[in-house]
Amino acid sequence: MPTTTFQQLPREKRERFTAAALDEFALHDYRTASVSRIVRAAGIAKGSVYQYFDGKQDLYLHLVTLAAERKFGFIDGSVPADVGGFFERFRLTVFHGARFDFTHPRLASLLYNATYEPSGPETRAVSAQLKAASYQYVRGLVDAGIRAGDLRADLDVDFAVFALYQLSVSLRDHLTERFSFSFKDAVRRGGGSPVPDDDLMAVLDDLVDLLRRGLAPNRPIPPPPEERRA
Amino acid sequence: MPTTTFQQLPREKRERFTAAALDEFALHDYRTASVSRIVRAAGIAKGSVYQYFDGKQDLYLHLVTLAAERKFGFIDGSVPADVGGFFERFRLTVFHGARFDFTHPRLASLLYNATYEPSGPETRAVSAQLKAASYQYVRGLVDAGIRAGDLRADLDVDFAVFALYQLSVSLRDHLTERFSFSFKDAVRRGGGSPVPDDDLMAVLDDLVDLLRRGLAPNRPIPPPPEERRA
Amino acid sequence: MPTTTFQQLPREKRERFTAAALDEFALHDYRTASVSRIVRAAGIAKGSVYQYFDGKQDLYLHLVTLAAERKFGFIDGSVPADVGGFFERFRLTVFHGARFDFTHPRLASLLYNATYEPSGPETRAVSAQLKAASYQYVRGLVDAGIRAGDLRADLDVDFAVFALYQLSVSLRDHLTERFSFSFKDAVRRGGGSPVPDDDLMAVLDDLVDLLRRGLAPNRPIPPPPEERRA
Amino acid sequence: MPTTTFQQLPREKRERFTAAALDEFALHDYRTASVSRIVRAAGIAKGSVYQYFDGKQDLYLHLVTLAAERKFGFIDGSVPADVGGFFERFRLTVFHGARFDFTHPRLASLLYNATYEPSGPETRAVSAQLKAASYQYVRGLVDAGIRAGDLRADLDVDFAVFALYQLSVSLRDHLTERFSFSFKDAVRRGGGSPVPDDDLMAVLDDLVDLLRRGLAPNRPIPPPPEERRA
DNA sequence: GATGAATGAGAATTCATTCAT
DNA sequence: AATGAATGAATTCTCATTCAT
Repeated sequence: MPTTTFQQLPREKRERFTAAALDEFALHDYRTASVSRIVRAAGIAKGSVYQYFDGKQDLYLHLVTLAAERKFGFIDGSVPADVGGFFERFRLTVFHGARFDFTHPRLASLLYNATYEPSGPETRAVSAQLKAASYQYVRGLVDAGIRAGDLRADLDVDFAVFALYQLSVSLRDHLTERFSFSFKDAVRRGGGSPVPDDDLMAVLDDLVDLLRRGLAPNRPIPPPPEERRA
Repeated sequence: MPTTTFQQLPREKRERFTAAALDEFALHDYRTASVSRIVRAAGIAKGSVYQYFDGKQDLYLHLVTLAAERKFGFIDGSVPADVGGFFERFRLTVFHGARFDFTHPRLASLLYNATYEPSGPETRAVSAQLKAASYQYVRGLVDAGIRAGDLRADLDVDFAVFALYQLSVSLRDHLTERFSFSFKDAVRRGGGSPVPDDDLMAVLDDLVDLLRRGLAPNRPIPPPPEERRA
Repeated sequence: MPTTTFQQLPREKRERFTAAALDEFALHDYRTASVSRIVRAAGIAKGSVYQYFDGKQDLYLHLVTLAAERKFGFIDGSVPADVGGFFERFRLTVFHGARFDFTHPRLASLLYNATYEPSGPETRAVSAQLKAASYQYVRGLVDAGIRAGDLRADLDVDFAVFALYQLSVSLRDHLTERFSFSFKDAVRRGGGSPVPDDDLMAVLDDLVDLLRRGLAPNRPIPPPPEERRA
Repeated sequence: MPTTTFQQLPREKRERFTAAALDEFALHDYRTASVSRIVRAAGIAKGSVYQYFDGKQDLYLHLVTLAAERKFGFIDGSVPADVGGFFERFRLTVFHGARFDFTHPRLASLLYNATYEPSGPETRAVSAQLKAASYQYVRGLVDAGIRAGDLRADLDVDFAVFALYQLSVSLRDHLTERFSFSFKDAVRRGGGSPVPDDDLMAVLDDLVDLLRRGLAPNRPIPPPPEERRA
């Protein structure tokens, strides 16, 4: 956690530092990220980092938390509270999540790195926490979806949460490839040309279609589970 | 590629070295893996590594290739050639893949690390190749599935391949959590207690159910009972 | 180039390091010189070298540049500007160069090593630059000498420059042998007993005599070129 | 010195090895030359080198000796015994030496490397021996030249020998540059396009002219035309 | 509070030489 | 006599962290 020293820093300096640190962890994984590069880019003394944070690990935790809060906040602020259906809610959540990613490539890249960070002793906690938060978020959606009858009541909730989470997260890979969008390039250039909403929504249609067919209650169709194991 | 020196090594020594190297790359990502630790564990001279391989990178490539071949070979040998339906084929593929993982935690862990390795100049090629091979495999299944009418003809194939690949790969996370199985612990202990086939199959039922509903044609519907485990 | 860190080092430490590094490169060629030995001798941490310089190569460049500047500076400061004749100017240049060598065996040895350094990728540039600077210096003298009529107008300038340069540079070998002076011993002992000026000048008389007869305009004598090939 | 094992080797194998070793030391200085590369190129076992020679150092001594004998032998065989005048003899010596170099770039490059080899404990002896042989050769010429009255009787013989030796040896640099001839390229290609005799002789004219003016007695002066190329 | 030089354990890699087969 | 795998000390270089100023 940032020290009070950091919090009391002049806004400009604090932001300059944060920007440099975000850049670094957006472009490099934890091990490869260099404290030296950060201080060089931020124009501050190396020792200062250790007056602001407990060390590299602590700084990393702060940045990941920051990025997650921003992204979740953005999504929460963008998905209208009265959108009721599970699938529509999910679609909008992922849609605004993706829009956030494209318009905030630095934060998105950082979160992506954190998600897939090889779990050494230094990063395990952060990754786990990040994943836990996301899982909890999805689980909330699923629970509500079941209650509302949008999802089959007999779903294995853990499995459903897993599938929804993984597809949402890894969707970035699919989008990246499909639209030839490079997050790292976008970071280096300080922003990229986001994918048009329509194109993005088309992919989301595929995703939601898969999930709706897969997870919604039967009407009236598909294979009754009891037949399958008969 | 291993030198002939390595290939001609006495079986025992070669395996001792390979075991130590697999251990190292199963427990650490590329950057963190240490050649020094490997030679210490294998009880050989440091210089020998460079008589066997071109360097750390080459050793890594060899190990990943080895693991991938073993896993794909195991799957190919376990899934009967005459299993025709897409979903059943997919289920068995993932099932035997997971069984392989549980019984070969070292190789599984290595492959997992390689899949999510942060893409630096040294590992990019290996990761990309690994991913490409998997994608191609899945794409083959999907193409056949569409031709056979097991999958809807109007599917966005790229999207379907993406979803199938990601869910298969990340299924490991789900299994890990659900069955409290730690691959790294299993590696450290030299083997773990695999998940019972029935429990594993139960999860696969969830997965295949999702996919079948999501990707199969609407009518005449469902998998004839005899297809399953026939 | 040295970093500002190095430039801002306390004089004593900077000189201690420089001395150790000069010693090392005076006693060993580039390949054989060891950064580890330098830090051991200077009593600093290994990492510090890389805070001061970009690496071994950069350190080497710095030292050679330093030595060359010192030597050229010394010569420039010792040869009176109003010495007009080519041969006298040349004599004094070589004389003071040799005096510099004898009184600064460490720098002299370093420059000598650099001059004859086997041209690998790391040292090629430095050696070439050093040679180019010397050649240019000599060429300047020769051009002026021709304009002043001290040298024959029909000289092959390239050849003359070559001969003057090589004899000046290799004169060190001759002096070394004639006066049983070992530069390396002098370096190891931290200074040697220089050759008396008179003895040194006697050798220079021989050199200048050879060159004067060989390169000065005919008076009235020697063999007209057209006779020779007749 | 080569062991009897080496001497008794089948001609073809012995020559294959020698060729590979010459190549290596022609293209690299002592330190950089690699025993491994030699055995790879020669297609023999590494251990064999140590049955043929005492080690790298001994092998090096053998090769330098070999090259020197070939070059001196070539010169001796090419300069007619009855060429009497000092300068003509010197000219022819250097001329045939240079021709040897251009037509035997491998041996020439090796000798050149040996001449300028940084004097570490391993190479010092070889370099010194090579230099001593050349000096002795030149000294013989000079002594005879003085006796014959071709050189001034009051010459400082040591100095004269030095000057003649250094200019002869370093002439290679001048030729290299003037004719854009790269010995290493010639070695790599297995032979180069030698410089035409006339062009070579033109440079030698400059050299001999300098020396004749510089070292010959003043009267009656010049080389009787019949001496030249008689 | 800011500074930034110092630290030093650890990384990957090299290569002449040895010696059991 | 030939082999070629094994050796291991030595190399250059990295970088998060500390602490005296």
